Amino acid sequence: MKSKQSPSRKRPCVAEALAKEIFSGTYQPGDFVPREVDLCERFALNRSAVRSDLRQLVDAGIIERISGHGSKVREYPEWNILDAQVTEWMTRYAAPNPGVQREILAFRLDVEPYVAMTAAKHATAHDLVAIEEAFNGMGSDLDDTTVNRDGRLHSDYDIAFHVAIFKATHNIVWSQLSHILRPSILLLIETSNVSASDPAESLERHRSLMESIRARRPRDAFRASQAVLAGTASALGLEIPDTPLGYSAELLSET
Amino acid sequence: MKSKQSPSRKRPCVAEALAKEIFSGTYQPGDFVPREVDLCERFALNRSAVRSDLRQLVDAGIIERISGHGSKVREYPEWNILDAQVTEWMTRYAAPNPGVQREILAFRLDVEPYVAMTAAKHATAHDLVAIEEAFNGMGSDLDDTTVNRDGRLHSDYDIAFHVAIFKATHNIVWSQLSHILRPSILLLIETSNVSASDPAESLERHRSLMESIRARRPRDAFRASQAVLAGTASALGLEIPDTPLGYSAELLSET
DNA sequence: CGCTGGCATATGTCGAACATTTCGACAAGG
DNA sequence: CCTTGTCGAAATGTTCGACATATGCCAGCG
Repeated sequence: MKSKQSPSRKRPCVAEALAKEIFSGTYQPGDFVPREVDLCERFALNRSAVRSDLRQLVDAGIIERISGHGSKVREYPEWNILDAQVTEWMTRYAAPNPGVQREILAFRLDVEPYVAMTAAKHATAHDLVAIEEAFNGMGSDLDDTTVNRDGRLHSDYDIAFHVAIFKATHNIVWSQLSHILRPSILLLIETSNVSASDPAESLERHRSLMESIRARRPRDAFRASQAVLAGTASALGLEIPDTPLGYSAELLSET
Repeated sequence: MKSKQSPSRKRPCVAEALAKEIFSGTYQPGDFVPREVDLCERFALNRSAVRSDLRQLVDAGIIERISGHGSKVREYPEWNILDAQVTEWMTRYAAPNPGVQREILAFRLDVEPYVAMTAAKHATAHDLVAIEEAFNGMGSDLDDTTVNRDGRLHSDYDIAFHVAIFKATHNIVWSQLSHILRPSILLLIETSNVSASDPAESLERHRSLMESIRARRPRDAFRASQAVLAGTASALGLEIPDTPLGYSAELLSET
């Protein structure tokens, strides 16, 4: 017999549990999380395991360990939101503050048309397959239940669609950036109950984007991506303080 | 008396030492790094400390730990190059393969004009101070020795200049992205022995960019940033396979 | 021939002890 | 009264040794 009371579960992840509490506001920037010994007691783990998990939070820039004093939650701007694990937690446990989400959204509105453009230039047959599969998933989901059964399936396909386009750029930076955009994509989808706007219309915009990439027409892809973003954003009555459509619109019109 | 033979040095960082060997090619993707026990012996550390440091490499996506088998170096595309620590190592120990550096450079050429544009819209007085201080550092360095004494000082100011512009966007994503561009900036500066082109001319381009941001003229900042990048790139006879100047040039001309 | 069981190896976890750093309290001294 | 030095409590950092678990290999057996 082990000393652990529950031999079934693999191991409780202290990092995840703590991250959940931090993200939900139980511990805020400046606060100190419980001592290592207390965490050991809470999760029935050894200090080694606890410290190992805590290390992950340190690497993510979420907490700062002060020798002999404790572990302090760092300020939001210091969090490494470009870390895939951090954005994973973001998708699960809401954003720490809405401001971050809005900034990520603004970033998307700025760059995604470019990404679509680059994808149209570099996409291979393999990339197109991935894009098309995601698109078909979105379509079938809509066909099945007119809307979507639980929101999960459709959002998964939607995310896969956008991520596939990022990967089609064949640029490692863009590809990895797709991870951090997942919380934003998910937020948009969940907030704007897709049925709010016309689902078929949204699907048609996505199709147009896909076809532009397939036909290798960068400028069409650029505009199609703008349309997709604008459609989604307006569907939930969302407005970005400034640069509503990124710099692109301005550039296109002024010149 | 301690059990350690060298009480002077703080502690050897296994993660850093291993990263150096991995980045320099001693261990390549697919290879297995030495066992934990061997690493303990090599660095005269305990397994706990070694494992703690190894955890950092895992979080960075550089190695993958297979229980009961060993720690394997992951493929380059799986490395989390958006991690600040990874790019820090990149700047110190050259890139694992030139392809990654070129992709990062391509990314810069694509987005930096945008960043400059956004900075011109959102920069505060505080941001302008940071930009100006970096610029003055570049200038004084050139004035002092006509070129630069060791390349370190000038490159530091150059990096600070670009980073300050990223931060001036007041967008957390752009701000954090500035970290990953540091290796690229450093590479450009070091490769293109600044004296190769006209230093004064390069400085003038930077000044133009700074002034455009100060005057809050986004479109001028956009073009000034393009000029800076083009100047640096052409100075070292560097050519990017496609999209030499990003999508921007194409957009500006066609429309 | 294929499956299965055990064995070796290396990582994963555990527990206790000691070292080091930090902060705060308290007393001596200016 | 304020400053300063020292001590001690508290928490993190490090070390050691042992056991648990997962993986791969190979021999033995049906």
